[in-house]
Amino acid sequence: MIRIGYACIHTALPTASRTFRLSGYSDARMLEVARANILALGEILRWNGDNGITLFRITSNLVPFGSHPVNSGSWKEVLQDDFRRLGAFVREGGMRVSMHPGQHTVLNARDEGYFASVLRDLDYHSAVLDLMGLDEGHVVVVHGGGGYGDKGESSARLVRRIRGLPPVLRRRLVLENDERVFTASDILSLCSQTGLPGILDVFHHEVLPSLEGQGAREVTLLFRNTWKGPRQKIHYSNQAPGKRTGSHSQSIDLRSFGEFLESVGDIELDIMLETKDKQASVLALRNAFPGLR
DNA sequence: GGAAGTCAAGTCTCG
DNA sequence: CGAGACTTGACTTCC
Repeated sequence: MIRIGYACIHTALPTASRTFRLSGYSDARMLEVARANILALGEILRWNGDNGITLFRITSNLVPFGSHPVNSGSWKEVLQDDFRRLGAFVREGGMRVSMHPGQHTVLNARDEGYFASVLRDLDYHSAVLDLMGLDEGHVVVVHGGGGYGDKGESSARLVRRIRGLPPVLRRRLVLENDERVFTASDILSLCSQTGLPGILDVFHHEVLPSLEGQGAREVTLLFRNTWKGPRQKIHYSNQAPGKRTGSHSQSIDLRSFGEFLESVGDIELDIMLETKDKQASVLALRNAFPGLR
């Protein structure tokens, strides 16, 4: 069975990414916006449930400045009941959610001081899912980080950093190949060195190929081996025609997705779609390929 | 109300 | 060498 889902935003519902400028920060405002975002997220998840969609990525903007030093962290206490209710809804609906820290979460950052901020960011993302009472199948997805002109050294530093993480930050962590530095092959190696599961991003893998001679099915199966417990998860998107390489398209191309499905359709997979039109692509694909959940 | 400029953080590529 | 891309636009100012 293959499940598909979408990331962060429902294009027809209020956003769960409300924020404000750092210059206007107060704890009260942070709590107010976070509460509104949680409500909006609940509405999105409800809509998902009503429409049979059980896979979703939660925006990193849920709690404004959630990992910034200016934030007291009071949201973990004050909003714990809101998070718990949200998590109960996810569990009862058989849903799977994830988070994906942004470009600033560079696990192999050279600067130790900066790495401290990376740890805060991991703590924030993990805490959201922890407060929701969700198990480690609800993952936090990160890229390998920078290459710094020496991928061997950068990889070694990444492995050291991951091994040194407190278990509470490592338990949900999964690694994903990117389109510039860490190939699918690199990620497989990093996974075997760290024990973390790996997410194959099919589009990134097309932009920055590796494992030559192996087709989509073989590569997907290689990544499958990294998933010891939770269901395997991958990312799928298409190039936006006419835009620069790596830009996500408006919607999923039925033809290319169909070909991909042709090769992996019998594998147990959760596929996160990354498109501009969000939930619309999920509905369109489920319509075009009735076997999809 | 709408357009334009700005927003916590890093790294890399393209024009 | 600055803009754009990335998990994602959203907020603020100005007219």
